[in-house]
Amino acid sequence: MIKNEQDLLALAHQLCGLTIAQLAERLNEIVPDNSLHAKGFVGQLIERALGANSGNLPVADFPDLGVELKTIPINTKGKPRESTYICMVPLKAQYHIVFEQTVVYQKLQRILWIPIESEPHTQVSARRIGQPLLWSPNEIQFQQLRADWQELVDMIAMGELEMISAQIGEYLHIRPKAADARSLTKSINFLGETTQTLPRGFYLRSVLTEQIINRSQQKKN
DNA sequence: TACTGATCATTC
DNA sequence: GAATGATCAGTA
Repeated sequence: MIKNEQDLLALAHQLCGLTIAQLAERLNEIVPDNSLHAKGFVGQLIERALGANSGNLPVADFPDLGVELKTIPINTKGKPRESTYICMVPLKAQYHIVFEQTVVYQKLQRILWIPIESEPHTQVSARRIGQPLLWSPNEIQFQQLRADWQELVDMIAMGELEMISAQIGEYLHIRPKAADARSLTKSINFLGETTQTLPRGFYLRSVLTEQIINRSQQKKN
């Protein structure tokens, strides 16, 4: 059982350098051959290895520590290959929402990043676990994240959800998060009426996650 | 080739 | 359906 951040980070360090095949073998898991059908597999494997057990509840992976676990695919140059999903976007417009009381804020407070070294379409089993990194947003990052969040939430509150594209937001943006483009969830339209729309998620852009990952590399020198 | 919209697996 | 874990892949 993990008691504090130091224990968690130490455990994560023990995974560093392992391939997914090696970690899966330790945990008696079968690695999917096809990466198309393996989305989420690596993240769930790392969760098991580190003892995260908050399931699919909208809370941090380690509730007692307030730490969120994120694997992030990085290429050979150390650049993130994908954006990072954070949580669902509340689509029932509420006025006077406070950033500090939101799920997205809670998840962004403290993140244990586990880089996964891989190129597009490399065998899942061959992907390698990198140096873990505990991160909290610095002042500049925090202000920008809050500004992005405020802009997006304001649009939703104004009933402008359908005008939100993934291009809005410097660090944090909104994209579809669903089984497919036909998925529907309740939302509030511009007249304040309840309607149905595509579920959306908050994602971190790689321009931010690259900063985060590279800062840790600088510390090592 | 990076980005944005779409999609895949699993659990409850 | 709604949340988690994400990556895929067409196009700008």
